[in-house]
Amino acid sequence: MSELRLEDIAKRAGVSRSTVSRVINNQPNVSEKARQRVLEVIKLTGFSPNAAARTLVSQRSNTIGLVLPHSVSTFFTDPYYPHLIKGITQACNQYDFTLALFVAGSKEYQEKLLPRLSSKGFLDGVILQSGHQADQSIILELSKTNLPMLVAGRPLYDDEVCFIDIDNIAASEKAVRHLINCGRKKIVIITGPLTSTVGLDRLSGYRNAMDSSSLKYNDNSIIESDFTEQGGYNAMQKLISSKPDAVFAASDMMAIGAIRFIRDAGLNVPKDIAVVGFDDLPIPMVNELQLTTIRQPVVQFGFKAVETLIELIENDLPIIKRVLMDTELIIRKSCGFESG
Amino acid sequence: MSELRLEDIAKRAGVSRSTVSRVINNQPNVSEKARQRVLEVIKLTGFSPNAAARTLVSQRSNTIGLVLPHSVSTFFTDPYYPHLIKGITQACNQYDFTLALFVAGSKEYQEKLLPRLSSKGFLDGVILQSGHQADQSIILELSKTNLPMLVAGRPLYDDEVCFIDIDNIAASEKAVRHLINCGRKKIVIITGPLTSTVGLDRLSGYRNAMDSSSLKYNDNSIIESDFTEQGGYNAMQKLISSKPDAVFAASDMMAIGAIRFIRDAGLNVPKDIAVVGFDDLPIPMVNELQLTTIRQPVVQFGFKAVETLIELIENDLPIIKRVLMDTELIIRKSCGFESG
DNA sequence: ACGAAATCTGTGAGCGCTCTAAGATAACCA
DNA sequence: TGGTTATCTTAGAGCGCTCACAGATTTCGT
Repeated sequence: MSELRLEDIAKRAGVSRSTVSRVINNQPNVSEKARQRVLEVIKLTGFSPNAAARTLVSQRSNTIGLVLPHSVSTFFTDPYYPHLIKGITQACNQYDFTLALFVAGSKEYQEKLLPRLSSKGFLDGVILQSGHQADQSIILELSKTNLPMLVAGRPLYDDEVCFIDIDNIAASEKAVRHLINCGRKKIVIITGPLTSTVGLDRLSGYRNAMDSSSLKYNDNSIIESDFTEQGGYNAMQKLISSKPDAVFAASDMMAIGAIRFIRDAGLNVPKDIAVVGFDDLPIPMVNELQLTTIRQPVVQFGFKAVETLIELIENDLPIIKRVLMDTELIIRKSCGFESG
Repeated sequence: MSELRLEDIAKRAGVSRSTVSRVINNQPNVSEKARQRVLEVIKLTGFSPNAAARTLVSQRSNTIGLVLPHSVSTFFTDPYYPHLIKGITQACNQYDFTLALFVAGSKEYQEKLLPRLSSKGFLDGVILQSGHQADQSIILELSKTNLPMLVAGRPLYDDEVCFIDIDNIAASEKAVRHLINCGRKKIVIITGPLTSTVGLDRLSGYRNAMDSSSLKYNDNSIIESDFTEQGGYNAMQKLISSKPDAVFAASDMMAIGAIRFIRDAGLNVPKDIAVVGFDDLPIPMVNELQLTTIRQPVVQFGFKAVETLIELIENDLPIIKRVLMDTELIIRKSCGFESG
């Protein structure tokens, strides 16, 4: 069907182009009679207006981009991203936006991406998943284009850019404080990469909690790792010498690895060493191990990111927006907490 | 920057609009001098042409859609999809296409999707991930719009639609035949949902292999399951009564579940029961268990899907294309195969 | 040196829509 | 019934680009 234009519908309905346009866009100043006639013809012909023409004249495409820079190499393994996308698509559906997905598989491709992203008349705005120092340049380049942009995750240098993040500092503070409340004193941490704000912030939270309870920790209490299971295992191996009674892992995968090592070492979780993770993504293991963890509202995060970006788009003058989302401590058994 | 139009670049470079257009589109008939001057101005101003205007006049958006219908409820948990998307985005990058992602979170939203997908001037074509009977209607509706469409996965009724799939029948035939070659005789199968072609085809392959070796099987040799680990566990529980010496699970997750049950039952893999799975996605467990399995080329599959769709797009008259991709048997230990 | 062929450049139309401003019609009150 | 307002409709311009075609310039053979 449809090599149809507005003009054709107009002719068939015996009205003019603009009347049809008004009907399609739900605008007033159309008589009920005309509206009905037009709607009928539209239904009959299965007409739907040309998106490019609309975009051209209205300067709005109702499309937003999600950019996963090269630093996000875990896209293909980490269940975080599908959930993020779930939230984003849900919001797009609700607000009648379309999502364009850009996965920068390599550094070179990332270069090629920029003109495409910033070419007018294609995207109304962009969500850039980041929080890694490697993405500094792409953030900068994109800011220069005046394209509304929201960074999902806190950028390392966050002046002038809008971002949405979960409150990682408060979250890990909450996690560590919980261990303290459970009576643990020698608490160590397995951090994520300290080249990313996620890694840094979760460490800050640990420090805050320890400091405010006057608990001691030193360089041997902190091992940097990489969010993987094996990384957690290896980190725990290093941490064990300081004889901790609790470990806070900055991701569930690392917590799982840590638990594996603790057990391999013949110790008991939580009796000898309490464990708290971070994420609470639906990995079967998390449930099986009864892991106490911080629940990230990933889906809601994606949703809120879109809502925030839309605000940015609809505001004519550029504004700086920062959103921090709360997390929830999910208490299971690995922290050794006994209620009552 | 850039409220810039072609016209402005032309003025600054001292040439006309069309010359600039020619330069941008790498067309001939531009003197080297003019070309250099234009390129310089473009670089200087950071100009990039308006995508909507281009699309409007050229009737090409260089954007394709990936539609995940509601039936794909496992999008958020199955590592298959990220890998599929990887292949798709790689191809999009290579061929200078952009990917628009449509995830139908609900049946109702799926309705709302159709006009958006089929509106002219937005998508050049669509890849619909399917193979489930529930998607029959959306496939039909989309075909009607004349939008080039490729189904990724074999549709249940496949007349008139283009599709790309892996050769599931040949693959599972190969898997089962391998078990036969290993000397197994009482081979049972855990299938996927028989409402999908994946489920049906992998069962067909099993039958083919069994029949051609004149091995017996009956209703008790075949249990329908749902591709999940727990589903595999439950299915194996039912199958155990027929005292099989091998089981072919139509997915790795189910194979893992089956192995868990077999061990719970005090039996040994592969000594008592050999196991072959299907997928070979990089799930840590697959390696740990040394699972013999069929490797799906998921990334290449996504890549090839895009290439095929582009062919469809570039062919003026509609053609029917069918692509079947080969798989590879990955022999590890769970099948009890001893070489030499 | 001059015309023909080859190469380059610019003009104008038009892709299909939205939106403004002006014109037509209907509704209303005195 | 006539004039005024409120409601509806339409014509026209223009969003920023591509492409066909005509016009200008260069190249080349003789």
